[in-house]
Amino acid sequence: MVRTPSCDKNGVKKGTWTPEEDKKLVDYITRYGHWNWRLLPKFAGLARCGKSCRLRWLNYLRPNLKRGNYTKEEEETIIKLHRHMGNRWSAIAAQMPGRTDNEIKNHWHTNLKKRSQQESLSNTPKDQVPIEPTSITPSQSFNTTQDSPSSQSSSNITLCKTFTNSQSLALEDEFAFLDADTDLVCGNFWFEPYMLDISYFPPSEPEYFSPFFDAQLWSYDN
DNA sequence: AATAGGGGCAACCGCCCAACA
DNA sequence: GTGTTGGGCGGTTGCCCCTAT
Repeated sequence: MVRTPSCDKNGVKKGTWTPEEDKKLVDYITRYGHWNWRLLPKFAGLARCGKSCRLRWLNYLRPNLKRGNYTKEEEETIIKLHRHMGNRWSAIAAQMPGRTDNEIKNHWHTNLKKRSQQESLSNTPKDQVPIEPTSITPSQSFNTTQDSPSSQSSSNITLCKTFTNSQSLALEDEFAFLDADTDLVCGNFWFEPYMLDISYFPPSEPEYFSPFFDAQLWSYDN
């Protein structure tokens, strides 16, 4: 797929990444780490916004990513996790090493959504109204915008109540641990979707920090 | 052989939150 | 307490490919 390259009014390039851009980004992060996404493209010699660099790195360039077809097991896992979590793709991705939230989200919308709906319909008795898999999600237990899932302090309690009291939720399979271990649910599992990525943090050698100090000078100059 | 339409997926957009000054 | 900034996330868009007609 080749998306037509374009630039916005600030000269920031948009569209498909070229192999040259990928190489620049990989080379830079491998050497210096992603110490600041906003400034990184300037130092890496890329005419991209920081968000674009971050997305490209996280979804396609970072190591240990699985590419290609999903296994049957992976698809089953996605369906089950989605049944419990709803559209919390980052949390789902955190349970699937090597897969990214964007990739899982795409795969869901293109393949698994229909399948999941068909399965739920086929499993529904005739006199029962089918329930859309995403109709009950953890996020919907929050009352206001400040109670979004990532608003940890107040919403953890609500979320925990939702799950510890939700005996009606089907937790019959290997995901029963979600219900059994409330510390897990209230702690790292739900609200720390990504493990801390320190694999590309710059080593504590002075030379590797030079971009950081350069960045400070740069920001003072601008 | 031509082409219309849907599928697949990379990338962007906009919002939210936490950290910090 | 308030404003700013960077990072993270889910939703959506847009373009190419494939297939049916």
